[in-house]
Amino acid sequence: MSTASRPQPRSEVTRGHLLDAALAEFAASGFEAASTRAIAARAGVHQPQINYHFASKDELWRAAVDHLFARLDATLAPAELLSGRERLERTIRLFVRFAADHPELNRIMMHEATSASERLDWLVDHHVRERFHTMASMFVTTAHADVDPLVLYYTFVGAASLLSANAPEGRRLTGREPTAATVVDAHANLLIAMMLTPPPGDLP
Amino acid sequence: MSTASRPQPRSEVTRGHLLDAALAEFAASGFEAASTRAIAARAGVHQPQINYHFASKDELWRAAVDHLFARLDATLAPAELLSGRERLERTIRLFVRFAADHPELNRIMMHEATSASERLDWLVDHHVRERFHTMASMFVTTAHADVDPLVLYYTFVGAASLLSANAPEGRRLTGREPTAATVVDAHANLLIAMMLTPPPGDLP
DNA sequence: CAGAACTTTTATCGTCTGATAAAATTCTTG
DNA sequence: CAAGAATTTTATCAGACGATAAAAGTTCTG
Repeated sequence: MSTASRPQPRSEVTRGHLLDAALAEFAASGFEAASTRAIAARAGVHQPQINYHFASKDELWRAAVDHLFARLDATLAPAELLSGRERLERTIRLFVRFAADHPELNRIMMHEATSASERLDWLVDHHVRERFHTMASMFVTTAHADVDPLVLYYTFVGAASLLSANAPEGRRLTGREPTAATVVDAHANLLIAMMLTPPPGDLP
Repeated sequence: MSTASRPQPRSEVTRGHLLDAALAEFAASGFEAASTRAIAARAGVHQPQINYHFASKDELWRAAVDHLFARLDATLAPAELLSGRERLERTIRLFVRFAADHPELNRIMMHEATSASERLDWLVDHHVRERFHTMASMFVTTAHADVDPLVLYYTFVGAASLLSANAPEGRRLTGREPTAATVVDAHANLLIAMMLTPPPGDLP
């Protein structure tokens, strides 16, 4: 009687298009200002498709963010095989490159982190807290034993993120391309020098 | 016949309330997502007052941003009497303190800098370009002669801004207050050490 | 204190938003 | 190839948006 029929392949296709489009729109405009119609148009599908494939705009946002953080984790994985200064240097280089290749990540983080919300709580609990402890302990044990981990983490993430997250500003400002390979390499080199050089004098 | 009558004092009062409320809302939500009704409610006035005192939501935004950058300029002015490392150190300390006291500035910059727009063009032309050249030349002449100014500028601004701009995230993450005086001082000290220490080896 | 100028308040406009229901289509499978 | 499930399309809802017009209220000035 009941013929089975599981989810069809085309479902995964439009789901994927919607995730990519959602990342682009949420990164450019922020959650509230990004409209489901603009996301659907960018994905090349009709607007109600969003509510067919995702329960709500919020769930689309979470799925898109999960998707992007999964890529970040995959990118950083090779560095976890190393230790000490080697690991830190490799992590910085991979992170800076990822930020340039996927500016959506830090743009979405910045849009959300400017005011308290359920989305921010979800972000911190699911994708930030563990990363914070890992990164902070790397800095503390490698070169900055006496610096507040909270300060270290945001100083590094800010220093590593803004160039690519604010790339449209940098383009308008200089006419150059902030995500160009030569710029990214210079950026990573500067960050490595900064984060691996201990402060001149220790506390008295 | 025509009795004169200039703008009344109460006009300046509500204008000021609207500017403060606009900064808070634009910083928390971004331009599009911040509603004129929310701004008016925060200012304690009715929504059409916005269009009485400002030609449009855009003009309110520009007036609020001008207001805030004027405060930044006034804050940084004392450092301009100095030169060399002293000037750089003083500028960093004043900038970090200002960012903590007025997180709206870097939040608004981050909301706008993530996608090209007329507002971003206006921001760069009116408030960023000159600052970029001043700051970059300070870094280049003081400790980083061989580093790309574009990289230097965004690395510093990012390192100096994110801790306060993303304070809601930092609070959720650590339960601490990222704008506390002790944290701000530690942050400024770290930035000064980083920006005033030349990279270990020069280019071959 | 009267009248004109300034400011605030109320009511309302057309447009866009996220979401839903139902019809139409496409795909899968027996 | 026919039946049924999965997906897409069309049409539409109630609510929020920025802005405007007109009425009401307030302040200043002669």
